[in-house]
Amino acid sequence: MKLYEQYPVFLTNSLTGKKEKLETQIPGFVGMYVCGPTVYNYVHLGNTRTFLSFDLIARYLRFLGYHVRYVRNITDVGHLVGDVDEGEDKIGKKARLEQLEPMEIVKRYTEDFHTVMRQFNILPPNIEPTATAHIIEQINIVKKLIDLGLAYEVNGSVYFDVKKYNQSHHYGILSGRNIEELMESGRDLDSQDEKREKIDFALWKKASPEHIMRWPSPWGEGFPGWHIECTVMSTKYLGETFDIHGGGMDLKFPHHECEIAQATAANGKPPVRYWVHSNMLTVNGQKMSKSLGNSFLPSELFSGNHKLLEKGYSPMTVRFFMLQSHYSSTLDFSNEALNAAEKGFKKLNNALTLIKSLHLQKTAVNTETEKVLLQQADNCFQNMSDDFNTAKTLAVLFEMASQINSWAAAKQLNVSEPVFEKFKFTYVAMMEEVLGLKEETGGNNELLAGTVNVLINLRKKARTDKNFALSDKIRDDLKAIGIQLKDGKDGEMSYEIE
RNA sequence: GGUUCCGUGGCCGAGUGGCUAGGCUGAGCUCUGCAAAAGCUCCUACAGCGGUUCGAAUCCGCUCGGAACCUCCA
Repeated sequence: MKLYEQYPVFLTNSLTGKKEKLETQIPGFVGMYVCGPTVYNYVHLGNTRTFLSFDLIARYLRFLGYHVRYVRNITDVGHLVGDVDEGEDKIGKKARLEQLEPMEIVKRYTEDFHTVMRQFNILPPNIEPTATAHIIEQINIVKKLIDLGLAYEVNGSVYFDVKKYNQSHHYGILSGRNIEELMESGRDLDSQDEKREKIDFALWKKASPEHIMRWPSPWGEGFPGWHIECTVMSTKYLGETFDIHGGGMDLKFPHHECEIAQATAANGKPPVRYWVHSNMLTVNGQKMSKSLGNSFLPSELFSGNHKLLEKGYSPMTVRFFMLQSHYSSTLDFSNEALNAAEKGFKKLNNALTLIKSLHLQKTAVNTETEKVLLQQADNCFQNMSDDFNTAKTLAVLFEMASQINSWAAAKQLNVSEPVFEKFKFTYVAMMEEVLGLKEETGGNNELLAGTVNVLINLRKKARTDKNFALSDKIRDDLKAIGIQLKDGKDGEMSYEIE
């Protein structure tokens, strides 16, 4: 029996608003697509949270035994800056500002993105396609939509006919809108021009003379519209209908709504079985975003070099911090919360280090304890399978950490070997493989360890001689440079680098 | 204005009808030469007002407060 059969996954489907059992199209296989970053700038912490959320989902599904194909794109064609403005594109704009080739911009920020992903221990997707590598496919689907009569060309640009699509389908199915309201609301656009209705969206845009990124097409030189790349790349690698489509909450409308419309129109069936949206990271209750000026970069967070930060925090501390809340809830950022997370993570991290090296003497087996431990191990899976509830899982891991500490203190094992092994396996696997919380050793190396051991031995001698002034000085001085000595019961000492 | 979501103890944050969330902080105890770490114990909340129910933080209604989306955004 596979783990995914033993612990079937339930996830909240944004399409229905309900928690549903994951029934994949092909048993044992999961196709998942997540909207990746637009690489026209450094990714900030808010962006990172989304990728972390889906990293977790991919990790857990794989852990359960699913064969996961995880596709996360890189948007290297700028989305349109305004709605129907001059056809300006973010990447092109930045490129002109900096006097660079667009692809130079793309490369720089793609590399930054990958670096950040690595720092947070976010695993790479199986396929990371770029929009610019799929121009032909995008043109083809636009052609197809025109042939189907659901798109129209005006002056070298092509738009999707939402009103027409809505006659046979529901545009707004995902975000709970109807097109009458959409057509009434919203601001009146200054250059309301070529589109038949303002809710129509661009599939292909004609490139203005100064527009740098451009490709030839049946409609002249231009570039793909905002939403079409995701439809093309997801269906190319995962099929016309695939299991999970993820992305940030802010992409639900219009981006994902448009994806559904395009794909459904082109292929005659809905593209996605389960839509999953991760919520925003907030600062003082407000969405972290570049335009609000309340965002910060991962590097600033690590170094503490930012006006909103009191100090720096390690990548795993930040990862832990984010895992303490559910992906579907907003998470508010604060120094206080980060400090709490730092301590909490340290506790779990210490237990992780400990359990890997525990040597315990067997004593009488306590069957009650065994029951509790097996229940804890089981709960980890139950919680994760319940819409990837990392917060609840962490709560169990804290209980498990207490158990580990107790064992270490007693040096005795009061459960049977198989129970211990299962417990240990679950704790280590949940921490490292599922939650991706890597052990942080704090710049440990052999030379340092040897040096500290010399000092530890000197201090042992001092303590035996009751020379507490000296032993305290050794401890205090080491503490001052960030090494905390801990005295064990039987005269042994350990240390921890802070 | 429209659509949707949220409001939990000092702080963060789980929780979808009855059972201790958990972390951080604070207090006490144990261990310790003193610390640190660890263990144990305590601080028992659910915006307000109504309603449904034997029973609601959890369901319904209203009020107040906050947020996201409706325009590029993870």
